[in-house]
Amino acid sequence: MATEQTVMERIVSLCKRRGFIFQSSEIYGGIGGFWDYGPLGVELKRNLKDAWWKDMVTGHDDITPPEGLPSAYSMVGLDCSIIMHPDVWKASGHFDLFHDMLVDCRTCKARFRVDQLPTLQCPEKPSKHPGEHSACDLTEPREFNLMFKTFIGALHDPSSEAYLRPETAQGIFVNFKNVYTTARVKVPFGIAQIGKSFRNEITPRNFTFRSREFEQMEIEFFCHPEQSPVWYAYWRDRRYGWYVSLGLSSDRLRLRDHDADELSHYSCGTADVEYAFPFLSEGEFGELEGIAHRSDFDLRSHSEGKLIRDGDGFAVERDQDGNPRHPGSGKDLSYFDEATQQRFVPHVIEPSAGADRAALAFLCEAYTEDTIPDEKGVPQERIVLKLHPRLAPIKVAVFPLIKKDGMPEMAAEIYRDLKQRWNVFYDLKGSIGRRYRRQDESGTPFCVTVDHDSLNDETVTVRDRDTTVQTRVPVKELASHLAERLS
RNA sequence: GCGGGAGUAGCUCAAUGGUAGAGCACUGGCCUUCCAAGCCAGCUAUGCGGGUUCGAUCCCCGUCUUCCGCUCCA
Repeated sequence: MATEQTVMERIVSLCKRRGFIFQSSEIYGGIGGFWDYGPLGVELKRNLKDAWWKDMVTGHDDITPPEGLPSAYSMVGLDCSIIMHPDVWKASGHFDLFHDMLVDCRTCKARFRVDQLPTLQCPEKPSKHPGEHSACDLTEPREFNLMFKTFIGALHDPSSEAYLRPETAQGIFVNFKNVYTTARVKVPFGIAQIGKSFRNEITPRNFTFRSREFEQMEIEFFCHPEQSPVWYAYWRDRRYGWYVSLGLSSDRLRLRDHDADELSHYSCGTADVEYAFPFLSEGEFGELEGIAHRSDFDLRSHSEGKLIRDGDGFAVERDQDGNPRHPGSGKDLSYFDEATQQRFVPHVIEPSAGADRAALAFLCEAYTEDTIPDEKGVPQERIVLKLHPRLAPIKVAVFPLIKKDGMPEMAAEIYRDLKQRWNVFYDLKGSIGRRYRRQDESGTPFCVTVDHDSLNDETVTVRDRDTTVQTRVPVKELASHLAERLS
């Protein structure tokens, strides 16, 4: 029963076939929610992260104010540990939100929090609580924890429990003071971090979109409370523009502001950069990045203790004895502005991106099936990844037209020369057309071919991936020619 | 977590209660002055575990993975 493959299935198949993405532990039957990046995939993802780091951190101009904004700002980086003090996750709110005792009803398929049972209604008999109706068939309470638990030290007892971070952000907040007291930065400034995070997703699904181990690219941007709205708007637009600049320019990308009832417990404003992935239904979008206005929630939580919403602001959550439910560090995380002689707790704008989701979106966007004429002029189908040159795993492929008459030697020399600047691939096997098509599937922007003319006049052809148009270029000018077209 | 479908070669598929086949890909060779060409040769598979059976890839049970829907979702 041959059913037509969906676009997504063809993309997944290409990812496997060409070595972009493999299922983790595949030879043992696979493991749900975990994925490996193959030789091409690792280059793609690395290029993506490098582009982000360069555009956000090392390439950032610390001395020129962005147009229309109150000041210039600094950007610095951080790389913190995946396992942190367990109290970090209590103060941040993750412990409470990610950790529940739940029961399922086998009859009505509903799921309930054990601590809320006395206040909840049975879906089938609203006059009773779940479990009290005769048809109810509840499971035993089960621990439900979205954080990966582990143990510090070889002795496994409750006092040694710790968690793999569910987000990289908290490592930035707890290092806020370290950074601003050592890096000579003044508010406003941002701290960037790229790293792995872990969540025990209930339903890992849709290829790498919802994975249990994933990589985040996060910025925590600290600013004066009164300036936070303009900075929020700035980051929101800038981050959207970043995806556009790398090729997600189609109508499949959008920037969407959250409704008030959609906001997370900490947020007083959030926008998502979303992409219409092929695995979603028509009109649906999946989140690539969230840009959140987190106010002073995080710094205050790590100072005073876990906060809860209190009117328009936040207050420390307290137990029945009046003590903080989850105490913070007790350290003062406020900032003193020398220029204005003002002390305040900075507000935070958080652009939080998923590296794996971005890589997947760029792959989906780049995946193209078109037709090009063969040697007889008959249109032939081909698959081509139209990746932005910055993201392409291989920048240039070098071929001898045929593997004799000195062409391989000349091509190899060109390869060795270009290799010093870019990731360049050399291939002399098979027909030239087949080699072009192979590179099309890998997303290589340019193929350089040494032919018979090359041997006489020291020129080569440069073939464009997207148009298949060939340009004859002197070998002497090849590197600068490619540099210009790759930028 | 629930319900349903699926799992055979790198990919896409076929077949069968009696030991698995194709196309493409891949490797080597010949040939070839530019878009998956031709010829020759070669490599590669029944997710895992158990059961029924003389014999299981096929039937049954379990499990894992995956897809769809629901549920859930910082």
